[in-house]
Amino acid sequence: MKLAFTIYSVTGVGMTATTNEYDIRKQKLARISDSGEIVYKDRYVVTHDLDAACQLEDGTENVAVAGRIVSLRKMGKMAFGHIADIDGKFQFLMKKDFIEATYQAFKDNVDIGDYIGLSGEIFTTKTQEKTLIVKEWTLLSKSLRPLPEKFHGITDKEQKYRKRYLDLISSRESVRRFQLRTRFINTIRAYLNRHKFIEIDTPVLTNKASGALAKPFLTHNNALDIDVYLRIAPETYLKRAIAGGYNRVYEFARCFRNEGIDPSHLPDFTMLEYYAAYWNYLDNMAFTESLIKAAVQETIGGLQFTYQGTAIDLDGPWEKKSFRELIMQDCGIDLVAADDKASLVAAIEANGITIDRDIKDKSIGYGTLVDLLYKKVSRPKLINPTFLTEHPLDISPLARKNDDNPAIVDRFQLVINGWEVVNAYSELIDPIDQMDRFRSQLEARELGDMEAMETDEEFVTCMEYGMPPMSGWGMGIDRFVALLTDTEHLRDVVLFPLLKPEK
RNA sequence: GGGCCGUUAACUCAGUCGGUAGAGUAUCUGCCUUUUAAGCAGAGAGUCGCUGGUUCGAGCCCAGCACGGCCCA
Repeated sequence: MKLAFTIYSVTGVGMTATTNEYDIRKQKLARISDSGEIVYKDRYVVTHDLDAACQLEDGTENVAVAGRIVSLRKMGKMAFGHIADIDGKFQFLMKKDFIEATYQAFKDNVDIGDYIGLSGEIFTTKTQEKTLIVKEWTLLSKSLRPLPEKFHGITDKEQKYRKRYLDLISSRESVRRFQLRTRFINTIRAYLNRHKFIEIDTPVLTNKASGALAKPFLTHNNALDIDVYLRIAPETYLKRAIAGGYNRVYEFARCFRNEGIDPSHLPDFTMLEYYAAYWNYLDNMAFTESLIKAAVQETIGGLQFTYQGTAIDLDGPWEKKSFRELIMQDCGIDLVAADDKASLVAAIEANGITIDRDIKDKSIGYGTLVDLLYKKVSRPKLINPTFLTEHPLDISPLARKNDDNPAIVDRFQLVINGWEVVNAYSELIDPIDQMDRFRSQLEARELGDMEAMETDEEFVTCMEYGMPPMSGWGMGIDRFVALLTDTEHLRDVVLFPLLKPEK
C-alpha cells in the first residue's frame, strides 16, 4: 500500500509525497481557497470571443477573454499558453514584469485544463502569432483531472464516445464534424422556413408506434397508468397537423427504434420529416433536389465529395429510375411479366440470383421480394443521386396508389452511395383505402412478416374528417451527415451515443 | 447470436522464449523573459480489465466473465 503524506517546504507551500495528479491538483485548489480566493467563480466579462481576439490589431488594449487552458509552456519568468473553446484557440503570454505579484501564484497553482479569464494587450510574437500579453488574470474554474495527452489526444473509440468532451477538446477533426452537422441542420431549417414550412413539435410518447416499420421502445406513464411507446417516426402526427390547417410543416424528430445497433443504426436518431399540402410526389421530388443541393452547397461549399474513397457528385439533374427499369437493366427480369410472388420467385431462380433469405417463405410478400431483389442487384450500383420510383403497393401502406397502375404507389426514394437517404410519397388521404392497407398489413403480420405496420385507428379517424392532397418526406439526418463527413459509424456524428454503462 | 481483435502509469503506446514492469507526454523539484509536441537536469508514479486454472514462477499460457471494436447473420 502506498502512503501519501504532507510535508511543508521552507517557502510554506504545501507539497505532498503523492504523485497522483488528482491529489496534487486538489492540494493546489486547497491552497487557493486557503488564500481567501473563491476558486469556482460565477462570471467573467469578456470583450471578445477567442476567434475575434485573434483578428485584433497589435496594441489593442483592455482585451478580456476567457477559456480553458489547453497548453502551457512555463519558463523562468514568463509563460506562454493557449486558451481554447469550440471555435479555436488563442495564445497568451504571462510575463513577470507585467503581473509581478501574481506571477508566482500562476506558476504554482494553475494547470492545463483550468479555465481562466485574461485581460491585457494584443501583440504579435516573433513567430507571427497574435498573442495577449496578460496584465490581469483570474482563475475561473479549477480542473482536477489532467486532459488527454497533448499530441495524440484520445484514440480509444470507447473513450471518445464516453467522454466526448475530452474528444472535442483534443480533436479538431471531431469538432469540425459536429460543426458541420450543426451547419447542415441550420441550412436546411433556413431553407424550409424560406419556403413557408413551419416547424412544429409532435409527441415522442405515443399510444401507437406508427409511421414506419420498426420495433419500438415500450415504457410506462405512471400518472395515466398506461404503457406508451417512444415514437418510431413523426409521420402520422405531422399529417394530423396538415389536417388541422397547416399548409407546410416539418420537424427534426428524434426517433427511437429498439433494434440492432451497428455502424448505420442507432437506437435513437434524428429524422427530418416535412409535409406540404397540395403537392404530389413529383412536386416533392423537384423540391428535394433543390433543397439538398442548396444545403450541401452551403454546408461543404460544393456538390462533390468523397465517401470512403468513392467520389460522389450531386451536380447536374438527378436520375429518375423505376424499380422496373432498374431491375430490368441489372438482371433482365421484367416486373410486368413477373407480377406475382410465384412468377418472380421463378424468374429469380431462373436467373441464378441468390438472395440471403428464404424467398419462398410465406412471410415474404411480392413487394418485399421486389425490394430484396432491387437491394441485391441494383442498389449497390447507385452511387450518384438517383430517384427510385414506382414502389410496390404492399411495402408502402401510407402512400397513394398510382392512378394508372394500382400495383404501384406514387413514391420515391433518393439513393446516394447505395443508401436510401430520403423516402417520400404522395400521401394516401383516402380513409377507406388506408383502412384496407392496414388490414393487408395485419394479414402480412399474421403470415409472419414482423415488419408489417400496425393499424392506427385514430389516424384513420383524422383522415375520415378529411385531409388535403399532400406529399411528405423523411430523411435520416445522421446518415446524411455521415456521408458528408466521410464517417463510417453513425456514432461519430452523434455527440453522446448510447453505450452500456461502464463496469 | 457467431468469429476475430483490443483492454499495461492520468494520456499515447512498447513489453522478446513464462523469470524483479518500460518509453514519450503529463506530474513533482531545480535552471530558464518570445515559446508553441519549448528546452536542460533529476524524481515519483502500476490491482498489467475481472475471476479462476496450469506452473517453482503468469502482463505473457488455458478457461470463464465484463466493456469496447471490426466482420458476419
